[in-house]
Amino acid sequence: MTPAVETILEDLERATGAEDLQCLIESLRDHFDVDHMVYHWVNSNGDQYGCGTYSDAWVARYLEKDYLRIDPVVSGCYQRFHPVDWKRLDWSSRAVRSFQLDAIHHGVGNQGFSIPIRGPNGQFAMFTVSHNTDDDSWAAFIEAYRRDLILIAYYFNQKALEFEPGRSPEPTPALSPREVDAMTLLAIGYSRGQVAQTLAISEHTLRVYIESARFKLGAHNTTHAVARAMSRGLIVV
Amino acid sequence: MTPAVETILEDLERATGAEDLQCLIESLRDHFDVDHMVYHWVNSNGDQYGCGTYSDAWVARYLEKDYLRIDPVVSGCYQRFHPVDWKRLDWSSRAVRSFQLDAIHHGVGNQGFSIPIRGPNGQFAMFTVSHNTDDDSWAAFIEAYRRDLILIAYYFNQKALEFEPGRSPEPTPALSPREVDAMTLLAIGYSRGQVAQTLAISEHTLRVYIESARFKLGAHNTTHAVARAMSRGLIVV
DNA sequence: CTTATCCTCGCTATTATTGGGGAGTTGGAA
DNA sequence: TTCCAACTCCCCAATAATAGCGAGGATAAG
Repeated sequence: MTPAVETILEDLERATGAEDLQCLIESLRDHFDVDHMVYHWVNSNGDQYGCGTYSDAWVARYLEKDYLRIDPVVSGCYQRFHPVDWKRLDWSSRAVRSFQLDAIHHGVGNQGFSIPIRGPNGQFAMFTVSHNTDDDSWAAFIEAYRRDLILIAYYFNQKALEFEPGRSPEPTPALSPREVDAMTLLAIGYSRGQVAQTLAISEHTLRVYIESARFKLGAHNTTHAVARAMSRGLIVV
Repeated sequence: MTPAVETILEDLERATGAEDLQCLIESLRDHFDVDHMVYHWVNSNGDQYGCGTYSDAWVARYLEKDYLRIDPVVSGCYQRFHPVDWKRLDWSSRAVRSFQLDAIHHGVGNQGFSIPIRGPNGQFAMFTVSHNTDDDSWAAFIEAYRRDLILIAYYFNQKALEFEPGRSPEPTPALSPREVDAMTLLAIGYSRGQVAQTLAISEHTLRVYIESARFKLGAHNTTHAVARAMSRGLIVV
């Protein structure tokens, strides 16, 4: 690890507010000499927060067009543990391609590298580096700094979580074992009757679990409750 | 980062099987000169996998007693993003204290440092370093190696995920845009009526999407379809 | 011993979802 | 052009889920 990165991490640890993060990400961009560096945070309610060096116009357009839904970087990171090089994603569909053109038109680099980061309760964020350059230079850059970037992403997310207390530590809705059972079996496709039979309880009892899980998760219906339990990592299917 | 750690990470990247991981974690323990180093992988179905340097007797006892349920290291890591020093956990309850005594009796160190790691689909693992020493030495050790350990934990989990056949590479049936919309809105708690209104289509039409999505996903009902769409990363919620 | 949480079971009534049909339009691909 | 997949709309009857009440026993923590 380069000494400069040590310094950066120490600056990160000293950061005391969201403004510091914005400054830091800008100096990070300058330090690595790339076009853009972005931290982008999403949660299960669809809230987003981000800081970075993309133009305001692009951020506004991204939100306006709801690009989150089709951005292959997002879905790619969401499914993987590894950092992803944008080149290895699927850009073939028409909607995605027009998104890509729009992005480049707004100054996003043709190369990119995004690191998925995950926290408790299904928290999910991405740390992205983007630049305009040829494939070989980019590969060399990633090869050289991959580990630094991973560590920076990790520390960055840690700080971002501290500064956004209203979002991540939602009233931790630890489910009881029976509630977890119920949610899990529903998530794998069992009907109420089958779940009750599997758990060897009456359907009335089962309903109490589903409703209390729904209440704890702040969900409107069973499907919502299962979705939340999944996205918060309370059940694994 | 020490050069030796670079070497370790490169060894990690070259690992091709679970046995390599076991060897590596033993050499890691020797390199850092600590009593124990353990990688522990859990999901809420109760499946576990681990490798490390704890005694077989302790691992067997841990499983037998179902200590996973009361281990404050597990629950502490599960709720946090930061690595946790065991000292900062709550050991006050009766059950936890007897667990702690049992652990120390089986050769687990009095000091410990555990790093939570999370992957897609609620995957959760911990990378733990444990040692027998006084508080000051331990604090100095952690201060010195925290970043190395985080990076090692990250790479270690990456490899462990590769070797774990738990993830079935089922051919993912792409959903149509409208189907994605429907699944997404259902996942965030909308009722059919609300979804139809949001998408500005009739409820009858909506039902066609839901059913075709259900068919494509091989799901038994709507809840199942949403759960599958989520776990396959087809929708981001 | 008190409080709290969990687990278990019951009723009635209303609303939402599902399964079985069928049918017309569009836009892109072969 | 022809074909296909996607998008849109409709009916009817059966089934599943939800909302509102209720209650008792077990287990564990403070």
